[in-house]
Amino acid sequence: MSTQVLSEQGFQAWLGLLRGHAALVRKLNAELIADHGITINDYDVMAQLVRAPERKMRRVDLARSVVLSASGITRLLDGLERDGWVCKASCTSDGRITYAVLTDEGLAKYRAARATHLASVRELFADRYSCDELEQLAELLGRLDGTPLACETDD
Amino acid sequence: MSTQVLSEQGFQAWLGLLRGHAALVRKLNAELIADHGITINDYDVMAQLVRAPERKMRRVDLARSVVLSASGITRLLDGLERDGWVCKASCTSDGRITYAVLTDEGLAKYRAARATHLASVRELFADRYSCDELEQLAELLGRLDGTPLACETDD
DNA sequence: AATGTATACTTGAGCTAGCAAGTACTATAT
DNA sequence: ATATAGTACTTGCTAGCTCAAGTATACATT
Repeated sequence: MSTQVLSEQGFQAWLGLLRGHAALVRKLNAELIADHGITINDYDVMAQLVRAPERKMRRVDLARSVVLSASGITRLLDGLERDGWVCKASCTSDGRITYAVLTDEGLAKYRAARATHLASVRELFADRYSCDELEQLAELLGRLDGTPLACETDD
Repeated sequence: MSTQVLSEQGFQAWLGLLRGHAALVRKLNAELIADHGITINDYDVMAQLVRAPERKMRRVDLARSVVLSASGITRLLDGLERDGWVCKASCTSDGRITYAVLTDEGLAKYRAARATHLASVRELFADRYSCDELEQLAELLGRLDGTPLACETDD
C-alpha cells in the first residue's frame, strides 16, 4: 500500500509541476516578450552567461544548464547574436569549442529585463507562499535536476 | 530585508520549476513517444477525458485543463481523431459547442500508455522524495494553478 | 426583429524545439 | 602514422504551439 500512496502523491506532484509550469511560463514569457522582446529561454541563457567567468560559456554547457538540445542552443544563440546581445569566441586550445559571450549590450539588456522579470516572479510566488514554504519548495524542486541552481544575486 | 529573502527563495523555486519541468517532460515525453507513439499532451488530454462524464468534454474546457490555447487543442485533437482515439460529438442545445469524446480504442490506448507512464513517474519521484515530501510538494505545486488537480485513480 | 457583444471553434502564418545526419576537430589505440 | 572513437557544433526536416483573424452560434438590449 505504501507504494500505492507514493504513486498517488507522485502523480499529484507531477500534475502540479506540469500545470504550474505551463501557467507560469505562459504568463512570464508573454510579459518578457511584451516588455523586452526576449523569451524566457533567452533570458535564462543570458542569466547563465552573466554569472559565468568572463561572461562566457561553451555552448554544450549552456545547453545542459538550461535543459535544451544542442541544436536548440545553436538556434537560440543565433537569435541573441543577431540582436547583438551575445557574440561568439573561439577556444585556442580546442578547435571544436565555440564560446557564447554576453556582450556589454547584452548585459545591459539582461539587467533591464531582470528588473521587471524578478518583480513578476517575486509577486507570483509571494502571493502563494510563505517564506518557509518557498524555501521548502525551492529545495524540493532543486532535487529534480542534477545540476546545482545558479543563484540570482547582484550581477 | 525580508522581501529580499523572499525574492531570493522565490527565484530559486522558479528556477527549480523551470529546470525540473524541462528535464522531466523531456524524458517522459520521449518515453511515451517511443513506447506508444503519443506525446505527453496527448496522454494528458486522454487522461482528462477518461474521468469526464461519458468520457466527453468541451474543447474549451479541455484546453483550459491542460493549459493549452484554443488552437492548440484543435490541432492536438486533430491528431487524436486521425488516430481514432477521440471523436467529435455535437451539442444539441448549443451549436457552437463540439465535444471531444474518448473512443473505446482511445480508452484502451490510454490504459496501455498509463501502465508504463505511471511507472516512470512513480520511479522518478520515488527516487528523490519520501512519502511526506511528496505530499508537501504536491500540495505546494497545486497552489500554482487555480484549477483543482484531477486524481489519477482507477478508470 | 435587429443590432451588438460574447463565446466556441478553426485556420493561416510564423516561431521554437527536437531528432537525425553531417562536419570538424580531438583523444586513444595499435 | 593511421584508424577508431568520441566530442562540439550546425543544418535539414518536421512536429507542435501560439497569435491573429475569421466563421458560426448564442445571448442581451432596444
